[in-house]
Amino acid sequence: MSETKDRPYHHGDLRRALICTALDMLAADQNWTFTLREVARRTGVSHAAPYKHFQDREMLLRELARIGFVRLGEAMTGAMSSDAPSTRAQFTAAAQACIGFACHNPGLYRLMFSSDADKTIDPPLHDAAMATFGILLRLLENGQRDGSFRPVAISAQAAASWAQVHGLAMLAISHQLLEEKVGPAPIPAALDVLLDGMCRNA
Amino acid sequence: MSETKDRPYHHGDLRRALICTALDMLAADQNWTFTLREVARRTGVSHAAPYKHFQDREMLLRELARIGFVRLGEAMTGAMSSDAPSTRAQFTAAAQACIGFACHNPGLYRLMFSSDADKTIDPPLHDAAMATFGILLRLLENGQRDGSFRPVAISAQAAASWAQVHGLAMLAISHQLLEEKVGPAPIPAALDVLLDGMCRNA
DNA sequence: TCCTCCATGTTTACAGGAGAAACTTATGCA
DNA sequence: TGCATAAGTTTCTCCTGTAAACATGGAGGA
Repeated sequence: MSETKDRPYHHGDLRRALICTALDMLAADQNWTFTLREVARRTGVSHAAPYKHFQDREMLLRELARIGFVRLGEAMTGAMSSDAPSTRAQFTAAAQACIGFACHNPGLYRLMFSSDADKTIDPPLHDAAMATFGILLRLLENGQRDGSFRPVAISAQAAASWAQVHGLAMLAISHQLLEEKVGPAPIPAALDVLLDGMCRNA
Repeated sequence: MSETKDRPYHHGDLRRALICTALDMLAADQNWTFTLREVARRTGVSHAAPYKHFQDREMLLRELARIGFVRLGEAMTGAMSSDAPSTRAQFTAAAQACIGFACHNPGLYRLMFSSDADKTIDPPLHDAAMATFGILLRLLENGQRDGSFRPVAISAQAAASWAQVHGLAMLAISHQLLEEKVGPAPIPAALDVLLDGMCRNA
């Protein structure tokens, strides 16, 4: 136990450290069955320490989900900022960024949309989710303004594209987009089918 | 303990009884955090009895998911069989049946697509999921054959519509289709946007 | 008819986990 | 300087999953 000397009684930034450990474990086994005690153990603190920062296990999960939405938003914004030739191309880039994020962080993505990440009882989480949804909404508004998207009720296009992207992401990480069923490149193909219905020059 | 007299030592059909109890609990609190002990308790049997029928807790969950896929398939088939005027209308009916099923069985639906229902290690579950997917596929084939759907690669349309329907279902049961964001009737609206991209007479 | 096998139950046991309560440490501030 | 308090730790209780050993009773053969 030589490390007892190294570590001061107070961790300094335990909250952040716990989150990092939990994110690592989430990434490692792609689910959030990890126990709070294991998180504490790996972070090198007692099993009761986390309760000083998170009311219970679910509150930690919701914080992870919130971070997930923030990162997803960054990924989508980053993909869009690349100089795309058209709004349609920008849409495709954002959608693929979202699906890519899900594929690289399947556990986190699943958590974000699971019932363990209950947005109705966690305003910061709700806000983060809505902010990410806002990115999509603004994209559609741009598309309608510049005339590349059909002037349908924007809410219909929003629901359709959000569902499409989210559905593709979920199916992808569930390994249900098997080539035998949906062809070799289902994601761009599916997005094109949707965009044919949303864009003017179909 | 007067009931000790009533109940014979051997239950008779414990496997089915456990499944019913578990389905009830899943429906009641919309998640599958229930414990195997609680299921046994409510079924009126010792906490170790379930292990005679299910290797572990996850195997019971996968069986529930399998049943879910069967019932979902029945719901979709039932909705389609109603004399719809067109393949497009039939598609809408099946899609809404799927989303309706999800909304009426949110816990079960979530379980079906969760990582706890791992289809790669459970052939019966995998088969049930694929059979349900097959319903959609045959519908698209019909649509292309009768000329109402565009003659695009069927796998692209399959991926698009599967993702769309699944995405709408997931968002709906996550209460993320708020009127302020996606309008008053997002589901038919979103389906129409997709169908505009899939059908000939857009 | 009776006996034995075995699927299906039960009881007991154990290693963990969630979370509460009481206790300890060190730190910032009056 | 000294205390209030945030942030750790220890200890405790109740619960879970699951294994192992034991009990029961129904079906099939002597």
